[in-house]
Amino acid sequence: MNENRKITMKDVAREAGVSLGTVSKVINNIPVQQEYQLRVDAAVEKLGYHVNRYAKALRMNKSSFVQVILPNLHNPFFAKLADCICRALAARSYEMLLMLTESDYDREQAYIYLSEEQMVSGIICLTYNPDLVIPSGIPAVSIDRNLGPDITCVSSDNYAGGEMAAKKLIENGCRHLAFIRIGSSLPNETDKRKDGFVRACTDAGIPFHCECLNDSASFSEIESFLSAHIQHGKLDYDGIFCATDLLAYQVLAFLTENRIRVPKDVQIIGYDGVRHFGDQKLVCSTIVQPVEEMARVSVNLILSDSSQRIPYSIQLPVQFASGGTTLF
Amino acid sequence: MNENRKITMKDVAREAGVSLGTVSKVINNIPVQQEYQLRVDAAVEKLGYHVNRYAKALRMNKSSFVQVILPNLHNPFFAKLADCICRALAARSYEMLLMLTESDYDREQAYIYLSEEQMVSGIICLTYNPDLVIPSGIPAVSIDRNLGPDITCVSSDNYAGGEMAAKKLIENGCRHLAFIRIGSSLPNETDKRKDGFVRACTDAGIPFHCECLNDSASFSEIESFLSAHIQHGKLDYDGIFCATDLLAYQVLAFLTENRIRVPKDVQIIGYDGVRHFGDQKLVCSTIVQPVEEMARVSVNLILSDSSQRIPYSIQLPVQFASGGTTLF
DNA sequence: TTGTATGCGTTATCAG
DNA sequence: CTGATAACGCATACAA
Repeated sequence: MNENRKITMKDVAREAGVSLGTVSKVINNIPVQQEYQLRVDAAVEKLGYHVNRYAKALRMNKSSFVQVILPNLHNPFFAKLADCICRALAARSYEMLLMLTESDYDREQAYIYLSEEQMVSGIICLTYNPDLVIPSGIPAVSIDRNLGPDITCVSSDNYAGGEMAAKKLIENGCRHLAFIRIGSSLPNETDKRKDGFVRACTDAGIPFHCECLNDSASFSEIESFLSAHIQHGKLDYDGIFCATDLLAYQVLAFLTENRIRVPKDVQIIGYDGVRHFGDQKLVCSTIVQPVEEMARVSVNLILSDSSQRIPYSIQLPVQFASGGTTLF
Repeated sequence: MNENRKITMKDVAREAGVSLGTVSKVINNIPVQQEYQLRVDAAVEKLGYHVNRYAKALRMNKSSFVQVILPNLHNPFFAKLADCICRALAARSYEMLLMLTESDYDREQAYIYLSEEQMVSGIICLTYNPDLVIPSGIPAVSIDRNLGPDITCVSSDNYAGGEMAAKKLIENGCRHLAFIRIGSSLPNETDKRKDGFVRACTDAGIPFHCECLNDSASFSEIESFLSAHIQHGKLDYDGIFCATDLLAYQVLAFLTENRIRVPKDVQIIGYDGVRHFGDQKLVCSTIVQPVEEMARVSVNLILSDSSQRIPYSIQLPVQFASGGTTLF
């Protein structure tokens, strides 16, 4: 047990009666004579030595930290993403430097710039700033947003998810569909949820309406929209696809308040796969994002030492799961 | 914009025509001649210089990282805690190094040891390992668990919360109370939730039962307990205090399945203050932990440079909030 | 193979 | 008040 002083390689070298270089080799698993190996190991054990990662980072110009930039952690989707990324990193002996932006453009950019002085080994970010610039030289992955040709974008298969939702609703008997969304007005991978939905509706010849509001809108505007379509206690739509589970949750609450029965009168499908308390029941019927795999893939991309040509965009398969707001 | 090479203080010094020391002073806001100040600032701007935090950490033997150790992020209480801690740190220009343990004793200890080589400025942890040893010399705060006299324990006022829950149920007309808990068998600040509950019941002369299971137990054991107390479609208790919102959520789901109406037949109060999607409606009536303040207090303690005597234990006030599982 | 010496980018100590 | 220089702990090129 070292209590006061800082144990360095020098101390270990002295204790083991070998040179600094030899200790370094042993620490880094570079072959040395068995004899020395043992002596150094013993000294390390005895003194309780451990490497100073900052000295190492300084020397190597590279650290074991990966910067993860997310809007927040109270949104359960982001929380789960952070959770999975952290585990995936830990499995490879990397640590997560987590930064929260609340989607503020300036903060997003500031944190990215910070990454340079942090000498992080990579960046995984989920941002909204359209003009975000990422320093070249640092491996980066963006979740759900295309940041340009240098940055691989990892996302769920939003298009297929949208299609899947529409098909499921139609298959469940719905004949008047609606798509609802509140989100960034900037182009985004998640826009494809709508595209897939529209495609499936069109293909099936089912009438539909899309209600897309941008970020600044509050849910009360959705309420107005829904209210305007409630006549004689009945909603004009019998199937709603919401761009997120949060939205689905809010729509569900509003409709229930207005005595419209879900899933009897109207079926609702969300997107994300959020569960109560992270691991309990689904909040609603939903298109489940493969969060764990998205995290693993992102981490692998960041940490793949080879500068081999990495794909521009990776879309992971989604799945429908019934969570009580659809008949099946 | 620097693209390829690494800009160091030396570069800035050369550009500004001053010495290294002067640049360092300017960077660290140590007064220098106006003239030099300006020249250095200009050079910094021009070259896009930023400090290398590892070199700084190495030299200062201290970094701007704070290690945060939590079981996971899918539990919304932990997620919110991490969220608040991260913001509180960011407000003081510190970064969060987040590590997840899933309550594994060994991993908890391993991460704590890691903190030494990380030269972190502090540790905020929520752990379960009864034998956890924290290196002296690193400011540390433990959430909800007493780790010994050196480590300040920050928690909500669990005792008052327990009392509050019992009083509220009684005030709402309940006459047969139950306390339910699944948790660590090791002594823990959260045990006081029961103590306060018991005290309030005793004081009021209201009969009560405590069902306390330890970690290894699954919810099905609680189901068995509840089932055993359902007779002719009625539950023996008309008020239940659950040690966590998660438990309250599970109990609520089970009772609802068994056609016992909440809050009409039985009222339920949880503990934590978890909201759907982090910021929507409460999951249940609950004793709300002041998570934001707990985070802020923890961060302040960690970062208070003075080694002044810090209190052994800090308990922050809680509040009752109705979330639909109580009459009022 | 192993040991020695140098430099990574800072801050801090001294002379000037 | 400023400039040169020595550490901080490590990895590595080079010498032995």
